Amino acid sequence: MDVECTCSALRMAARRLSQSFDAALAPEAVSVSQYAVLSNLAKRHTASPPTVGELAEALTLDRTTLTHNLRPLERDGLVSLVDDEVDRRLRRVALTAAGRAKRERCLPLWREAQARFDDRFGLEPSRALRASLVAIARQSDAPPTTLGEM
Amino acid sequence: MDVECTCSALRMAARRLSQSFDAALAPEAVSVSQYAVLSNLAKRHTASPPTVGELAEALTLDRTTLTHNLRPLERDGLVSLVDDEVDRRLRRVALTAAGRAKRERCLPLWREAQARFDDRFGLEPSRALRASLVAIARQSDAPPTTLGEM
DNA sequence: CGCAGTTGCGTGCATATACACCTACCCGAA
DNA sequence: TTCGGGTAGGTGTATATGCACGCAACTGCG
Repeated sequence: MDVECTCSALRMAARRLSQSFDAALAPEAVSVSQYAVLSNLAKRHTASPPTVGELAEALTLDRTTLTHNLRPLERDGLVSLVDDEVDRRLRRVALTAAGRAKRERCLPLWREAQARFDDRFGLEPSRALRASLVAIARQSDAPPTTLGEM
Repeated sequence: MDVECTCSALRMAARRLSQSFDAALAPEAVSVSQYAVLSNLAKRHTASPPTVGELAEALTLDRTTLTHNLRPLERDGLVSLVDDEVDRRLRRVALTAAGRAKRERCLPLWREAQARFDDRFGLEPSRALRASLVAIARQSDAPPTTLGEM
């Protein structure tokens, strides 16, 4: 049975690879979804942490999905939501010291999972695949506003 | 910010494309996940419908995930779980007449979503991407049983 | 200043996903 | 025939995902 639906194929591959990465990160009790949040925050070195909306956009996540996903991370003290002083609508997502340490401990585990995949799939094909996937993720599906032609 | 984690990139792309396909299938109130089940079942023309385990394997889904996912489909009368006469542990997942009809109505909606993606991504690159994704999905991540060496 | 429209977020709900664990059932060996 | 191991499934729980909706805060215009 061959899969002709690109979306279903994407979901299948994502499920399979997620299980592999989740298993790799299991010793630190962090999911690949949570690792993506910690990692994105850790890589930033800007003055103020990103707002919920900014972080969601960076992760190609629905804003409300991120809100939900932040719950366990906040409960475990890995991130902290701080109110913006100027615009009180904004909530900024800050990595705590524990969160930064957790990410450091996850890093070698992630590297191993990534290396295992690259070994099988090939380094160059892996790079190319990643580029394609990012292109798909970044592509705004909204019809070019349609109104832009006025 | 570039994404260096292949797994995260996969998940991001899956999320984005799923939203696009879900929107396309929305008129029939079917998610891309549900469409995959209906479609897989519809494409079979074997005497007896697949067992839960067989279907899960075909969809690269955890068996228990499929059990959960079948709930709404069964509730809506699109599939039906029938006990196997010979081996009473088995439950076979059968497409109902309503399920088959629903899938027929979804088909043009799916085709449109797929065509929209192929237009943007290119037909040949799309085919190649799908092949890569299926390869990732099919690849059993389990270390060759490790016990096989005894 | 005051209000209307916009913006940023959270909540409630439904589905999606998988692990740990349990039960029922089959099958082969004693 | 019985019993122990292996197999097929379901349940409970936790996270993941996003839509519809609502609220609070900002912003610009009169």
